[in-house]
Amino acid sequence: MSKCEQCIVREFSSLKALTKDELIKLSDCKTSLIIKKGEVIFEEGENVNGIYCIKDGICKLTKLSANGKDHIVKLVTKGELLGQRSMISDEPVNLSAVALEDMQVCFIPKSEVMGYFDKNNQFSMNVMKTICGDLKEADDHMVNLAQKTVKERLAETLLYLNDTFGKNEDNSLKVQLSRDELASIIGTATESCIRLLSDFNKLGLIELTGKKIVLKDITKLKKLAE
Amino acid sequence: MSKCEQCIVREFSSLKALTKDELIKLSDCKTSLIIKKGEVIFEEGENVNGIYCIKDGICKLTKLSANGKDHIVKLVTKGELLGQRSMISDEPVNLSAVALEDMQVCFIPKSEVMGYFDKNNQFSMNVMKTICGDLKEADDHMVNLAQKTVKERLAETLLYLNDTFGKNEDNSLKVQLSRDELASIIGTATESCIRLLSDFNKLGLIELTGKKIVLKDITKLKKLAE
DNA sequence: TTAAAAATATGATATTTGTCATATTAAAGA
DNA sequence: TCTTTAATATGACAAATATCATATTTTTAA
Repeated sequence: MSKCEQCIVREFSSLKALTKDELIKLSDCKTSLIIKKGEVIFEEGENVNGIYCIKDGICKLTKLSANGKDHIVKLVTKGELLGQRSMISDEPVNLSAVALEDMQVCFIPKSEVMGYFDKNNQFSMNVMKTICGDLKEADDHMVNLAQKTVKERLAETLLYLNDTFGKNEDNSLKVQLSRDELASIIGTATESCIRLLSDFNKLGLIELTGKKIVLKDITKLKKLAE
Repeated sequence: MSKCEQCIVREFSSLKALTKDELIKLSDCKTSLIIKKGEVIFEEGENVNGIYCIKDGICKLTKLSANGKDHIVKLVTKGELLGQRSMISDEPVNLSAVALEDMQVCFIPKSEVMGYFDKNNQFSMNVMKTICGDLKEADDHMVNLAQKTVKERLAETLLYLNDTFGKNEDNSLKVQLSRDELASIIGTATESCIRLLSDFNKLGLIELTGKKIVLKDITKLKKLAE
């Protein structure tokens, strides 16, 4: 079993505040998991008795809306923790987590994490700051959904994917989303999303090759996103 | 100057975890403020060096969107704290706070509050739980904005206002929002909001008398909100 | 009290977005 | 490989929503 003391990913999450002793103890009680693309880590409404630390891969956090469609609330990648909100609120998770690519994930039981809150103030502050960051992001996102057009939101989302997850050697966006998933990030119908991608393609803003998307004119995309 | 030990409102916020000694010290360093309807408590981008505890009244938290319109992210009322996220993240506030009616508010400087985080674990947990609650609410809100129609959002918002802030003796909603403000909660044009209110009125779902709104058929409104 | 300004209301119309139908392409399994 | 299924694409149309114009009412302030 891999050791948390040597895990580089730890440095990017709230767990960086843990002492050497805490890390050794953590190594013993954590569970390492391999999650395949498309597999569910947890489902909305489930009781998740701990948090997940993402060592590698990307997943989507979705929420089922009243009309039966999934909405993608957030994409999460290595170095981030899942299930913090649920653990702190002592409630079932309000979002589902599904792998967008093969993932390596460690599960840390609640009992272990809650101990850090009492004993390690820096850890508490780190978690708080993360959640505060999520809240600010959610506010921004909310305003965009309420005030921007679908076209603006698509442009913005493409830029976000580029900035946050980078690109492959062929310049295509690293995160591979289906048109359906992309539509459920920007909050529109799949057909509308496809149509706008076609428009962007014709305008030379992007290049579509199968599922791959290459951003060709970032300046114009930024203008479009307002 | 009023004393925090005797303030009933305290019991409804994270501050309920404070000890008697902490409360006495708090009374000395807090500032009591009277904010008139329409006045700004703080503005997006400002550095707010502490938190505000709402003793009485209601205010709106707004965010300016790229198109120049304000979006109302949240309504906040007595017993709640303002500025926690900003203080914890050590960043300027990301939202503006404007009074919707006359308010009584206490300002507590950052230096004082930050001390509680170190010394009073229950206080930390309370704050964390509050912010986690806000985050969950924001996620829900986001999905609604992305997936529901304007009509559904209006019905839902009217029910929310009724449930959260109650009604006057004449059965009209207690929070007095302009059509413009209502539109900027549900994320639509003012005219669309007015038009739908008229429709609801004609359908007998609500009753409009000037600015006053009375919910006449809550069952049907709930069905409309899905 | 009255004039001016702001808020509310409604019609006409344009634009955006969603839905349904259907074709085409790509992916998965037998 | 072939067949089946799912994903992508596009047209035609319908519905939702925004915008602009203008009337009416309410509020504000001189």
